[in-house]
Amino acid sequence: MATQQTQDDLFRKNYPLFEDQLVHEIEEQGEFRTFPADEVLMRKGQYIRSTMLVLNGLIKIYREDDEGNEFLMYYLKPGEACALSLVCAAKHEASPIMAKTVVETEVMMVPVDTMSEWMGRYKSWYQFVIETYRNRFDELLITLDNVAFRSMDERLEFYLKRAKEAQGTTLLNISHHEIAQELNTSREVVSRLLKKMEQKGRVELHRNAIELKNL
Amino acid sequence: MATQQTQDDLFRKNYPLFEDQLVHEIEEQGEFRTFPADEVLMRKGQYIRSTMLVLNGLIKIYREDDEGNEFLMYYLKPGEACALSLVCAAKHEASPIMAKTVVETEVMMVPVDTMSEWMGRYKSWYQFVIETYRNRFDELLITLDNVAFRSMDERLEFYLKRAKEAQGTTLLNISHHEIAQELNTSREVVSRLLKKMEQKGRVELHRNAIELKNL
DNA sequence: GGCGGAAGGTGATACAAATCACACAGACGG
DNA sequence: CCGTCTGTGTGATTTGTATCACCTTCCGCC
Repeated sequence: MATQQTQDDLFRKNYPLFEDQLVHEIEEQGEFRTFPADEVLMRKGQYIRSTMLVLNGLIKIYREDDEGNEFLMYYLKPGEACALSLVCAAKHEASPIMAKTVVETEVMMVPVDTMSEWMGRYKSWYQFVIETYRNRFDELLITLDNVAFRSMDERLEFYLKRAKEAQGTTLLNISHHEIAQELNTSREVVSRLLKKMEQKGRVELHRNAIELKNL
Repeated sequence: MATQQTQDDLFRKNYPLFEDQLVHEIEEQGEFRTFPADEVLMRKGQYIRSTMLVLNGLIKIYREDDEGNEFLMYYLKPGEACALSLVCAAKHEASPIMAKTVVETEVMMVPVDTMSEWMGRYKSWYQFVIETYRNRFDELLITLDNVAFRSMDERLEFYLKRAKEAQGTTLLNISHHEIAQELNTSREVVSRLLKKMEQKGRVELHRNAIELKNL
């Protein structure tokens, strides 16, 4: 758990556009929390009473259907918030998504009611909300493109690139099984496609790890 | 072209929450336009300088990729606006979508700069913008679900239901070819699936028309 | 050090959908 | 009334992916 001082630093570093007064309010009203890696923060069907502002770490946002299928929509990085929690919170609807930490992650939880009040009071807050919608919308469109237009090998490649970019490393510690789930396909298909990529020299495969070469 | 009076009525009917002052400004600054059916309003790659508020008629929003594939994302009905034009306009990015009228459609074109100014001045305007993002986000998620999790027969059925709901009729004047494009599949597949649905008594097929029965 | 479980490899088969090929029917203009 | 064009129906074939079956390897743990 960060001290009061480093917490404040973290906040200002990741949300530099927020007014001082707003930062104070967030720190006052919000709840600072740390989650370990691979923790599910929110399940499909849950009701949302607060939104998370990411301070540190990395979160994956999944879409789930009723039969337990899932796939990765996008990552949430420090300085970002989940547009969906803004959507659902305001509509008092159940969450249509699942969120899971990739690594240990620090977030600030902000209650919904407080947030909507800030919309009127802080210009920087509503600009942030609008910006969040925009960025998530863009990301969602890209995800949609991939699912709609691309074949599995292209989608896998995009998946790896995005993972590399989000995690900031070319060594991904992830199993074929998990990739398969996040692309909504089967483990065998992922294994075979990765094998082909390895033969082309684009990746190197290890147990529980994939090293990206020419991507 | 509507007279000044009916234009104002149209506006207030479809956007009842806007303040009087805002309505006046929109009518002053905006450009009222009428488009015939099947007109392309915006192409992928174009830069956007204004947003459309739909007053009357119906618009389809498509996603296109570089190879000319396309698919239907959602409909825009009177009282709605395209979230994407809000996104792109603000970012000065090229449009990632294509918009086409379904029937004769009346819209109010509002310049981007004016819009962002209203964000600060009119509470009802920014609530409208936020609401627009929310609704489009929700719709996009549903579309994504269909593409990701459902098979073509389920997707076709959903497509027909949505068309019925948007157009307010059970008699759809549309060719198999067009449906195929909007689902990003081939005409033959659509024809075969429709034939099966007809055998089950769920639709009745005519030339250039599909009559929905038990949907 | 052997055992069990998770991760990964690989062939065989099944199936939905895409593609190719062609026939036919209704609309419409000359 | 004929030719052409667009829309539709349908068989045959191919392709990408999913599924099933089974095996090997690696790792931690009792």
